[in-house]
Amino acid sequence: MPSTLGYALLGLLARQDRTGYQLTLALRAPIGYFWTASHSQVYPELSRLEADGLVRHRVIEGPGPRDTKSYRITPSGRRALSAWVLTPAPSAQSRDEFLLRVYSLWTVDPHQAATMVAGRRERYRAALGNYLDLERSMHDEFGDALRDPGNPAFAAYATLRRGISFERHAIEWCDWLIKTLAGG
Amino acid sequence: MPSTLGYALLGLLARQDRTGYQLTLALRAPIGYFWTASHSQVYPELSRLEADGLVRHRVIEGPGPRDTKSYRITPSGRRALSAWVLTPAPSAQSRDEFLLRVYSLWTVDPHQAATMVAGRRERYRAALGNYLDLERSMHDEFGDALRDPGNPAFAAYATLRRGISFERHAIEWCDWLIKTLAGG
DNA sequence: TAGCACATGTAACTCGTTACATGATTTG
DNA sequence: CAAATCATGTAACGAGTTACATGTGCTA
Repeated sequence: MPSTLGYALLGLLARQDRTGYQLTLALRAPIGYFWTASHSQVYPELSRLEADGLVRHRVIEGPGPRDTKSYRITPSGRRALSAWVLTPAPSAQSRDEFLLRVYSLWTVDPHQAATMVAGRRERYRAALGNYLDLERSMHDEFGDALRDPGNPAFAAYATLRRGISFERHAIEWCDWLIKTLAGG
Repeated sequence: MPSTLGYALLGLLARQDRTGYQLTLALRAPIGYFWTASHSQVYPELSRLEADGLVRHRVIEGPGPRDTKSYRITPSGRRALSAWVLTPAPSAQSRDEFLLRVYSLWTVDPHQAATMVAGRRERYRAALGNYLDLERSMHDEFGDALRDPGNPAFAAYATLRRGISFERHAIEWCDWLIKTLAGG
């Protein structure tokens, strides 16, 4: 049974073949919006998936010190992925260092607190802008396919919509907090 | 320099003295809504905080195999907490196993997918109900103090409002997703 | 009387990050 | 010519979870 990271990799390989390096890049964006991993985790996990018969690779001779390996999901891997998708996810124990700071915000000067929150708001705003750009390009590229439940683009679009909603309402909440800190 | 968990504990002790056990309970709720830890982490971390002079304890003789220790934050601990609050939080790398499943939702039957999403929606709805109850009781208990930036209840209320918004919009998104999966 | 709440601690293990290591090709 | 990108791997470390361990008092 693969780890969560294993299923993340299978989810990428179900769309197209990729090298470990390409998987690592995908784990920054778009997967990185809801699951992260560094390359040092990816290579051992690919070995484990291959040992379990869920992926296999073919070697492409490369110029560097090691060969490039292109990974492909097997029918068995595809079945394991679909079965996992329908299992209930453990309740996401959120770990938000920013909210932890907010919990102790009463211990600092309200004006400095407002400045700190405004900094965070800007981060949310930048992420939202990024997501909205992505949404526009997805609409242009895929059109009606975004409403087809069997299309990979639909699933990616669904996660994107969740991200857009998240950032938008985080910004609204920051605005409320800044206003309240200012006494009104 | 304390770990993030250390600051979570300081944030609780800045409000009132607590034992390791009481801190563990608080790390389920309300801190657990944005930061979790088990008791096996709490006790070593308290030792570290004490070694750094940020908390100290007094022993209350108890009936069990070990004494009960009541921890109090020191002036130095309080300063460390306030300084940390104003430092920028690292961008919350969200880890949401549910969204990871959604990314591969195109590989399964849309009807089964909708059932899975509906199950998740119910979880969000239950959490929202819980938060709304909490909001009502905070309004009853604290009233206008919830608008006073220097009051600990204000900071707790701010995090609660973020939680309420999060669950509410997660539900809205589930409704959109279920509708889209049904072809509508 | 069995189980739960109270109360604290250690040990083993897993997961994840950062740093170490190597080396060709492309770009500024 | 220096830095970034491509490309793969290991090692050391830290953070976090689960299991082990102990023992009292209360309640169903």
